[in-house]
Amino acid sequence: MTEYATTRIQRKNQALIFEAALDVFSSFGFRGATLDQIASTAGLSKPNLLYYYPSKEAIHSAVLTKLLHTWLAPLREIDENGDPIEEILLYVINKLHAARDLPRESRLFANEIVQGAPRIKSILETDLRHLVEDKVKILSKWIKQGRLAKIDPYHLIFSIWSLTQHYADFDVQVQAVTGHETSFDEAEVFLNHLYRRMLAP
Amino acid sequence: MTEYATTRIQRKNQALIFEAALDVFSSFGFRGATLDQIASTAGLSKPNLLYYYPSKEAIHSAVLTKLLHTWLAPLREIDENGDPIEEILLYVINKLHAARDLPRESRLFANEIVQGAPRIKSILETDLRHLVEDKVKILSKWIKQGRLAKIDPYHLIFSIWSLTQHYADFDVQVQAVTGHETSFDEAEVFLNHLYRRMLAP
DNA sequence: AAAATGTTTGACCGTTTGGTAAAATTGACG
DNA sequence: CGTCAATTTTACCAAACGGTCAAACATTTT
Repeated sequence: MTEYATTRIQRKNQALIFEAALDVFSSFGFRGATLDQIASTAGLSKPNLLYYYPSKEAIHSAVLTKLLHTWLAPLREIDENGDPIEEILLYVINKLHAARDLPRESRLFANEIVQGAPRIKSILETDLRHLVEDKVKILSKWIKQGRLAKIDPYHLIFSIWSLTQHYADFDVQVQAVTGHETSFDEAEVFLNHLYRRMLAP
Repeated sequence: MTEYATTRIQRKNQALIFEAALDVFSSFGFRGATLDQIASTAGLSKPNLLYYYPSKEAIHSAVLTKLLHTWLAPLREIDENGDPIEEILLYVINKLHAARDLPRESRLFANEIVQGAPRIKSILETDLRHLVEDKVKILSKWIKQGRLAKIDPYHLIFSIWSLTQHYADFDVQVQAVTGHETSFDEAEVFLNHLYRRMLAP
């Protein structure tokens, strides 16, 4: 740990810790998670955990920052030169698949944001805000060109976030109400209908 | 406390505790909230808190069960004999106003559900499920009559929950991205457009 | 005003929490 | 194989946690 290179053991344990931290933080939030829980999930002792990260905050911060990039990737892919409705629908479906395949990541951010995002607020106000501004410009242009219905582009993006992440963040509720495992195929059909109808000029 | 009647002081303090508990639990979730925090927010000492409620669990449970009824009220109002699209839009707007006026209630449930709803799962599986089943029947009938677009009624209800509560639960994110206070008027215009377009037969 | 009941408090308890220190162990490498 | 660095463990700490108790204080009732 005193040198810059990472050893075989370091890589293995950091991966274990990362997985465990994602598991525990996404299930219980920052304050609800405990180091003992993360340590035992990772199969390590607590002091061993703290050999790799200086504090609970540091683990949480490492997980959040590493995943933020992955989490925002689908939005980056909206292409100015593509067909407006198909580009947006691709984004919707990508986000829905992310909710299905990466529910822990979704809940990690949901937990953080619903409690006021004390640890990532500054990133939301800079990186995320700039990215959204970028995409809003594209959407606005499409609307002005008459290729999309006249809607508020910010709220369009919010709607995609909420409708897709709902299936990850509130999955317990969805399952409790329907009585069976969440059908992402049904959700896809529904969202396809919704956005095609709403976005048509 | 030994008799069934409630005194003036009991009513006052129970109201103080309720407000404080709603504040703290909705901000930090169950495990993140502390009795000291609730007590000091209520302006009481911790032992005094525990004079009125036997435990932290009991306070949380009291707040949740008391608010669940309020929280589900708008859904109950969907009227079989009204106009389908107007009935649904009324529900959407009522939920949006609830997100604006009762964000603590929204976040209280969001916190609970995103962490697996360990304390209200059984209610979701019975009361909420039955209520939704009821309304789904009405929606299905409307669809069969050709008065609504052919969509999955369960996902329609989920969409309303997620789109409206998003403005309460993820308000920090909305504000971080837009750079200003959340405009519920803009949201109302957007949702009005969305649901009219989507629901038209 | 006295008695009985209802309310509040300070002092305390055992457990869990995030985190530390130093010794013991393991691994890398000439 | 020996040495040095990297890793892991044992034992521990102070603070925060949920909760208890008995005494003190208020209020209502008679």
